[in-house]
Amino acid sequence: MKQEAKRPLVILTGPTAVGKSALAVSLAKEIGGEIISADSMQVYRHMDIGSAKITAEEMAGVSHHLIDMLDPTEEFNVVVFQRMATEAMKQIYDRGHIPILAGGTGFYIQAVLYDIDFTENDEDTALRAALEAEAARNGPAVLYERLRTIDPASCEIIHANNIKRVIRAIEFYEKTGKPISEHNREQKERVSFYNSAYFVLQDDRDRLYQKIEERVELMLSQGLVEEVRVLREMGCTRDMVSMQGLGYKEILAYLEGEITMEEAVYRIKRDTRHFAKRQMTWFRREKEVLWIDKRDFDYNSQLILEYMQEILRKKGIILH
RNA sequence: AGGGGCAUAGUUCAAAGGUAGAACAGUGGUCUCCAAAACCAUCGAUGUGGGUUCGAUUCCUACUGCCCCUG
Repeated sequence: MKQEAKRPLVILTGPTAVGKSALAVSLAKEIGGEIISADSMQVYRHMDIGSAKITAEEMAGVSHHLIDMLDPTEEFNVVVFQRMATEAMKQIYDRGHIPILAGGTGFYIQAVLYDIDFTENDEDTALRAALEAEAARNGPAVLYERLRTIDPASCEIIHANNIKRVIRAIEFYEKTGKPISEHNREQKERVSFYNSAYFVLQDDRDRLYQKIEERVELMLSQGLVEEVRVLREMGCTRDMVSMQGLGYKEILAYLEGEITMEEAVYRIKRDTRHFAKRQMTWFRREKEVLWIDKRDFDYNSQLILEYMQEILRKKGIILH
């Protein structure tokens, strides 16, 4: 079958704070894998505490990619991620190893797994800024009506208030002369050309929220405020992609005297819970995911590892 | 203990003698170039017992709980 021609790819994801990183390292050791971080914040240097970045010791000798690749002042988005991840995978295959995509950004995982085509048009920063200004001035409805004239199908899908996506749809049309709804329909047809196993780690909701709470407290005691203070002195501002990260935007608002520390902590915890919830919604929708509920394994990571390997064997991703 | 005040959704607050609103939380969802972002939808309440009234969550009353003052 063509199955043999497909390259192996292991995905390990799940909501934030569920315990992905440690499990990924254990799995990598078992199967001779290298880890590619699918995380929009850990790519940035100098952002260690707030991004819960894995430490050198925790890596335990396993190669990690896409960590500490950019300065916080640099742009990062799906397209950049896709390019960097694909490049890293090529190297990993050359070494005869198995890539393990580990991280919580479902959109990024999708971009790699299905090799979504973003390339036929480039982002147009000037146009985006102009449209954003227009929306701010005249309200979102004006942009929405404009979209209706060029791409009514997108109006069926995108809500008028979702300015970001309305702008993207208009931009796409302006750049390519084609409605984005059509492009997206084509991209949805895509079949992955990897022989993949898409693991989603899961846990009891209350327990997860509890761990988020604890993790935020830990970050604070580890010096999150100081980390953000340094970033601010380096010239990081809130409009940067890196500074939209959970923990960063709130502490920045605190340092600028906008909110109290108490409020900042409250928001970090709340928004992290919201984030975890959205992640789960995303994975539920993703097809062919293999759920791993920690409760079903009595929180025994050895059992989880054995289960994952059994699946990888069945899929022919590992031999033994 | 005496005097006063307050009891409305998980929380903070509205309103009203005739269908009890909101924000936040919670829950579900959308997502194909800002995705740790942006956006949508939805569940949910008048402390307990009497009385007045056609009708009380609202007025009266007792109880319970909380807060303040005095001692």
